[in-house]
Amino acid sequence: MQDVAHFAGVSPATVSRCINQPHLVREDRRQRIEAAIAELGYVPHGAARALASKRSLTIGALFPRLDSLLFGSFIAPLQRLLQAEGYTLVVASSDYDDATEEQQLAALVANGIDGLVLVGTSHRPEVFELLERKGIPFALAWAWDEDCAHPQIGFCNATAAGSVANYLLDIGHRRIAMISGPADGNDRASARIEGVRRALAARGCVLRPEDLLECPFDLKEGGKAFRRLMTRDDPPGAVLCGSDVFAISALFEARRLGLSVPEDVSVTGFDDTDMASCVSPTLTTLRTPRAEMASLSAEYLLGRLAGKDMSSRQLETELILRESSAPPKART
Amino acid sequence: MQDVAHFAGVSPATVSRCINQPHLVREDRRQRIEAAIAELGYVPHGAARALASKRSLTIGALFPRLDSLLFGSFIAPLQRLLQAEGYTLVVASSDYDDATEEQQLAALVANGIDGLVLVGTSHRPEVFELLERKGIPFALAWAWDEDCAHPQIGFCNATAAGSVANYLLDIGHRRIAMISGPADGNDRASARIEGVRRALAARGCVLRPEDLLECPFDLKEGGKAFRRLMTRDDPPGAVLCGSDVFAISALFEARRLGLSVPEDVSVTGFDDTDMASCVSPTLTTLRTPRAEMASLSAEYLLGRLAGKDMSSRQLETELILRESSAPPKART
DNA sequence: AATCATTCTGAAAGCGCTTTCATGTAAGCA
DNA sequence: TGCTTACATGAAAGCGCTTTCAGAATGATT
Repeated sequence: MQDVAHFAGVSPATVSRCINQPHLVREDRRQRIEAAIAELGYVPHGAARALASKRSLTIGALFPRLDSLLFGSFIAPLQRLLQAEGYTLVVASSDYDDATEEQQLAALVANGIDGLVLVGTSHRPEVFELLERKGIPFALAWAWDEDCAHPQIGFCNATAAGSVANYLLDIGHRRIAMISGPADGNDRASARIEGVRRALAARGCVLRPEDLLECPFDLKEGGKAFRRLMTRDDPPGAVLCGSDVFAISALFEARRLGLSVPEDVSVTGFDDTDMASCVSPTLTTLRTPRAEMASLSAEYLLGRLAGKDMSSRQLETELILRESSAPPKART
Repeated sequence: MQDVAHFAGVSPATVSRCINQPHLVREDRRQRIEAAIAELGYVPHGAARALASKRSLTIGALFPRLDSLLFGSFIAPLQRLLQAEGYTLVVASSDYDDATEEQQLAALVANGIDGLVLVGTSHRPEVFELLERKGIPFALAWAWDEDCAHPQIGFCNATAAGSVANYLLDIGHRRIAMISGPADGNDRASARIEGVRRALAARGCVLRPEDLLECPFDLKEGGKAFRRLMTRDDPPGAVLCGSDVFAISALFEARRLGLSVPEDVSVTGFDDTDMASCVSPTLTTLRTPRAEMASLSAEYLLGRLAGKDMSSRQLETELILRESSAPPKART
């Protein structure tokens, strides 16, 4: 910056202003400075800026995992939006582990994030304490829980999953099984299970314990779970999956088992990932508003950083009917 | 840090040493300081550290896209390895656009990365200039080009794609079509095409212009391309896909077209993503060593940052034979 | 032309840490 | 015991920038 200032014949202070608040710098000087920056290939030193200004222009996103199909449809638009406002997005993952999450958060805070997107409502109290102590605004995406006092940008997982269950009930299914992600410590997964359970109960059905399989978010595991469900003496007529990943692997496994979907068994997904409309049969699934969550999360954080009061946002989900679900076969 | 120092009854210098080079601090004090850090919930200020030490403990990864199936299998292990050494990984994406890449690189450099992973060999000269001027070590992953003077951690895309073509030729195919990603400005895609072309030529076959389709890396587009190939009067007997994404969408599209794979047409993928072994039929594909590239890239950068001389690494790929390929049907 | 309001600019302090450097203190040896 | 050597510590200088603050330049108004 010294170099640039010297080259342009101004003081470092003016160069700084030219970069951060160009309207405060007279037109002719601004041009000289910009030319100098281009000429010298000057790239500002982010750490020094952050130290001096107490803003890093960096937003963090702390996700359970980075390698899921959901990543792109949330992170990519989030990144795009933040970048347009001059912010950089830094992502980290907790691997569905509380201790890792806390540690990664510390790393993010140490790196000086100005704001943070977390997923879901269940986090260690230390997480919220640190964020509040440091005055870092944050939003909980993917979640909507009336009892949660923190800002949320999401949808009600219980209602959403319940709506899938209701649909299956509506078309005549009574025996519905569910493949869920590990519910322990995962508020989204457990809310979805709860939503299904309640929807079934409201119609006089139950989610039998042996019909609820929890397995890691993994194609292989999803396939195995589906196989376990369908190779029993008394297989369910519909399998409601807590994630498109499970549903897709179920479709493949069904093919291997010689089962037709939806004739022999209905399969539904959750999220409406790109794959859902591409597989054959196409997948009945519940669309979660990921791009919208990304844009509202960005809006929320940028608003907070601009000093505005911002509020939580509840979003709607949509049931997408496709080929993988149908009324049950008539009893033989 | 002042607080911590005061609380522990030592100087800030000692606290700093305790964090960065604990062996220089006497045992009893170290414990007092660590207790103080825990008690006060102190999180070091990364920007200040970076400014003072000229190291940010941050490594950047600049990828064409973040939402691909490949993301997890490279980025996740890379992140894990770097984190184990105290480094944070920052990812950015160029959207397959040179200008965006340059801009994202500037942002990464401004944010103070200590090292960088890029993908492929073809980048604007400004990219390399900036990195060299700033003395930032970098590695080009996914690439192996004898003519490229920059450090590479990858495999030969031409050879790899050629080996798929050779396999198809070996089992009797003569008419091989290819679905590739956009080759323009993408050295991996164009090398793969070239590899296939050469392999065919070596056996007296040609890749007909109308049999080479370039389309965006997208499930929908891949399906369309496959449909276009197969609904012609004279469809190919094998479709060699430049990415598992294309191959998977081809499998689905085949099903919609009423074609059986591999009986009516062989389909091969590229990368061996998780999906490849999960789809039905399972996918014959070329395994790219993503985890290994991640670990060698980390090793390379950490070595360079430790002042060591490091060299490029060429990795092997492996052809994975599965159900989606078979000898061509006898001519009717 | 003189005054005042307004717009711009530069000097300088300091953001929170690391890292020399000089000093002090303990251990090792004759 | 006196000397050297190794180790441990604190004071203080800065890392490259932003931002106050005071003052200079410009423009508007009488």
